[in-house]
Amino acid sequence: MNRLDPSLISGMPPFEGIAPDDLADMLRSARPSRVKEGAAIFGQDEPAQSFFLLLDGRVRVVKTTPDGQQVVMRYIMPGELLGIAQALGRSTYPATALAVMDCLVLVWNGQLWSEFAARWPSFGQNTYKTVGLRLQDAQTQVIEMATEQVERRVAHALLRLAHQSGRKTDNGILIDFPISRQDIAEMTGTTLHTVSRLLTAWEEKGLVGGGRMQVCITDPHGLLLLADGRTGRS
Amino acid sequence: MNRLDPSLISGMPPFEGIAPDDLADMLRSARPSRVKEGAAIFGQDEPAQSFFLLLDGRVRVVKTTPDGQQVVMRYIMPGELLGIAQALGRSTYPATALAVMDCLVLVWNGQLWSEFAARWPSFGQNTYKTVGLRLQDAQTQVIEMATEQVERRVAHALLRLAHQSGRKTDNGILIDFPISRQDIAEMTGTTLHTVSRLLTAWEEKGLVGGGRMQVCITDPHGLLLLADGRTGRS
DNA sequence: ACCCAACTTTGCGGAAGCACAAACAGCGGC
DNA sequence: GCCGCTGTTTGTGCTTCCGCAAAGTTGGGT
Repeated sequence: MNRLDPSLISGMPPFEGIAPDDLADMLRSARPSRVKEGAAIFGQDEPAQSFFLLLDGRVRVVKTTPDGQQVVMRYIMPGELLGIAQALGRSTYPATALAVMDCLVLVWNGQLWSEFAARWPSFGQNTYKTVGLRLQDAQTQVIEMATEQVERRVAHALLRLAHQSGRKTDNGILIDFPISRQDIAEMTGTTLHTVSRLLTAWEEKGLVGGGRMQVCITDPHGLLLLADGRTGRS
Repeated sequence: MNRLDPSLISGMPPFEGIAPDDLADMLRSARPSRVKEGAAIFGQDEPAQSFFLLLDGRVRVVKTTPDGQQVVMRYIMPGELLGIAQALGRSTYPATALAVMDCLVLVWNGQLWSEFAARWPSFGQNTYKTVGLRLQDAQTQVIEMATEQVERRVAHALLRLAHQSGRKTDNGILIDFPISRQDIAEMTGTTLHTVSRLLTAWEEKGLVGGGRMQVCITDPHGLLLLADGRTGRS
């Protein structure tokens, strides 16, 4: 049988405040799984049989509308839970989770969630706190979409990504996983064309750099000014 | 001392599955309060000292951006909790709650929330379920804002309002509380001008009727077709 | 080394909806 | 019954951003 070490997950927010022995207990019912780049961890509207912890890699959570349009709801970083539909009393996944790069996840049977929450209250509380945070995020996004125009929305999205997953380099903060203009467009409710135009314009101003499936923010402060609209119309 | 009868709240979703004696217990620590039309129940960024149950009336939950723009996040109907910031570990209210008409609310001290949740698990679960539902609502709203154009968004908003608070009349489904074009605009991320134009256009098509601070959906089915875009571009 | 697929850039026209502006009702207060 | 406030209608440019189209680029697979 596969032995997993408690130290694997001991530092991670969802498991804050849980004793190593208990962590070992939880790990005994977990199954590690590798997910290839581009593969789905779960799909929208499928029955929610499992919940997951991302150990390594990056996951994109996408919703698809009835007429086929896609919206990127969020990116998941290592240490975050995903597929916690059962925590909210749902029986199907509300979205699709795609591995943006090769990922390592832990998988638990969905029925275990309520068991875990009952046995280790802090686990339940941590989860609900994340749900609360995600609610805030979603509301922030609604407000942005309602009040800001495209340029600022894209700027905000990039800054958020940099904050979540930025790696400092000589040229600035590099967003640490492959991301296309199309992806950015789907995060901000615009088209890849508009995103492309914006990025090239910003590149000329020295705000960002980039390349294929890659974005690097060379002047975070300048971009922040743009995002918060304290910049006179070009 | 003020005696409140358990039957006041016994049918309401947040208190599902709780024994009448326990309801009486909960009510002993509640304080009823009348709120005049237009008055605030709580304000954005104020310390979250209390949570509330709406017994009667309608409440509009509004977020204001740093530059003064407002977005209507949701309308609260009787039987719903509001101001449950503490359930999510927040110390301040994330939005402002305004009485759209004269309201009657119950007020509890915020610290009681965790006590209630601990003592009556189903109360906690019910709350978290609502939080989950609100997260879904918010995500749906994000998707609408990202993918649909104004006309459909407004149509969806009206249908949602009618569903929440519609009263059947001879002329159709009347939205059962005063609401201005400005309010609808702030729900859908547009301007009151555009909303006004849309409503008059729809009135000519016989889809809606209305008046000052009032909207009535005369042809719900037609409006639904419009909302779901199964209507050839005019 | 080549080819192919996926990603990106760029141009041009057009449409949706916003900003600005001004006139018009309905309703409560005095 | 009149006044004024608040909400609504309607008109006219005009900006922003999308849709369509086509060409250019990059990297991976064989």
